[in-house]
Amino acid sequence: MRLTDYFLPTLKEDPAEAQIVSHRLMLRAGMVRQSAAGIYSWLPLGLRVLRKIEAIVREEQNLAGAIEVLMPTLQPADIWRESGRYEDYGKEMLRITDRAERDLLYGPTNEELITQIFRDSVRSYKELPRNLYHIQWKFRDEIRPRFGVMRGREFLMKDAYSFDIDEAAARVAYQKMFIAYLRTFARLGLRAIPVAADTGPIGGDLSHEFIILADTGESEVFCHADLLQRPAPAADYSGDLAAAIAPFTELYARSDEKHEPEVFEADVPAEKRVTARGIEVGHIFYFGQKYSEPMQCRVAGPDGKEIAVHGGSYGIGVSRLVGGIIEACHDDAGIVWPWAVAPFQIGVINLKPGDAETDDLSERLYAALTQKGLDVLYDQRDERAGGKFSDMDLIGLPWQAIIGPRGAAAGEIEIKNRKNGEKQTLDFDAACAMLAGPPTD
RNA sequence: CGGGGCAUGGCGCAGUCUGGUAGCGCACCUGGUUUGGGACCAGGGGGUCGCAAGUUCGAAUCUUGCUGCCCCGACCA
Repeated sequence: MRLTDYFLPTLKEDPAEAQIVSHRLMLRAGMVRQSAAGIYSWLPLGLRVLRKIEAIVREEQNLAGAIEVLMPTLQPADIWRESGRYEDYGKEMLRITDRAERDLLYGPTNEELITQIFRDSVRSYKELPRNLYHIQWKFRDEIRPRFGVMRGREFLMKDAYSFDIDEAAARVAYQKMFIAYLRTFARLGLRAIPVAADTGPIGGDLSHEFIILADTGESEVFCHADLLQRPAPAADYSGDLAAAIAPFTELYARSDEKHEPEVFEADVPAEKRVTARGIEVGHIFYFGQKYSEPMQCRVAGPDGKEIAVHGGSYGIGVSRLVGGIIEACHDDAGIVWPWAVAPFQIGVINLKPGDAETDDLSERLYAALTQKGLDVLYDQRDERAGGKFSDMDLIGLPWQAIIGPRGAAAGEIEIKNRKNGEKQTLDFDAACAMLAGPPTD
């Protein structure tokens, strides 16, 4: 993409309304614009990141055997009356009336809707297990939206819903999602810690929040240091699932609300105790027959008797992750994108548009990299060098390829690693090879 | 929802206390000089001062009401 043909409204100064670093950087980097409190428009650069995260989430869900659907943002109130949550949900639920005075709502979540779909279509235990997910916008009318897209009212979320014949089977569905989540966050370039979460009225050990570490995170996490080193499990969903997740559940890991200092000190040696701040980016839990009972979602079991199915739900805050990744990956100059979610992997900076040799080398590099299927942003604007460097640092592409008249005359390209700032000068072929993959370190 | 703050050109702000023809920096447009980390000179465009009512000869400024946004707290992917 040529920057001269793109839409990238960067800001030199910090907008007054943004306090938290990710919010400031998203506004300055031209990723989003606020429309109302907690409601954002996604500009091209931000949308690219959102889509990349979404794609990784989708791939890992599919690998784990979940099946994608797409439910609407607006739902009829009736099914929420069936589950009893229409009254319970309170003012967080945005309620809407259509022209025929029918009660609708902008969905804050989709348990009722998916349960309705499932119960109307599935009659036998032979069609279980199933896990259906979608990636859709939700709305929760938060009392106080803040932190940009991290605590918005409208947000993009992946939510999956599992259907099983009994608790033992539901546990398997839960473990699959547990693994998928570990893999998803690792691929996004994040360290996510699963912490035991409140299971509410159901009880049991089947609820975890996934927290990514960031200094500006909202919640405090207490965990064993070794948790931070463990690699995500392989995508082997027919193997021993319990064994695959054991490394992540056997060590102490709790958020501040469930933290017990005595247990922490007893279970974790002093040098292994980690206290950090984090952002909740995923939540999985088993809720049993909470919705299937009141909503009559039943299937015939092997003995012919009808059983209300056992359900679980599994959320990932896709739009929140955009902010969360920035919280975890930035420096004083701007964003530092992980390779997997960078809106473009490489920024080519032509320092002297109009100079024949500089133009020629820049164009050739841009064409060669694009040919390889890489996402390249080519800055050939007639701007000062300083402005281009600052913008490129701000938007945080992993590699910068800088081409000026002196280097161009010698056929040389300067490569800058955005993360550690290291620069090296390479010839054309070596530069192409280097830029084709993520920077090391 | 309780407490606090803000609203003046695209962005950041001054002016409000003490009423008198709306200003600064950046950005933008034109011309020129510049050109490896956010240049310089000259000229120029753009604002019913959040909305409404009131006080006054006169309101960005005083009064009342409303709306929007931000921050702190209790709640959430």
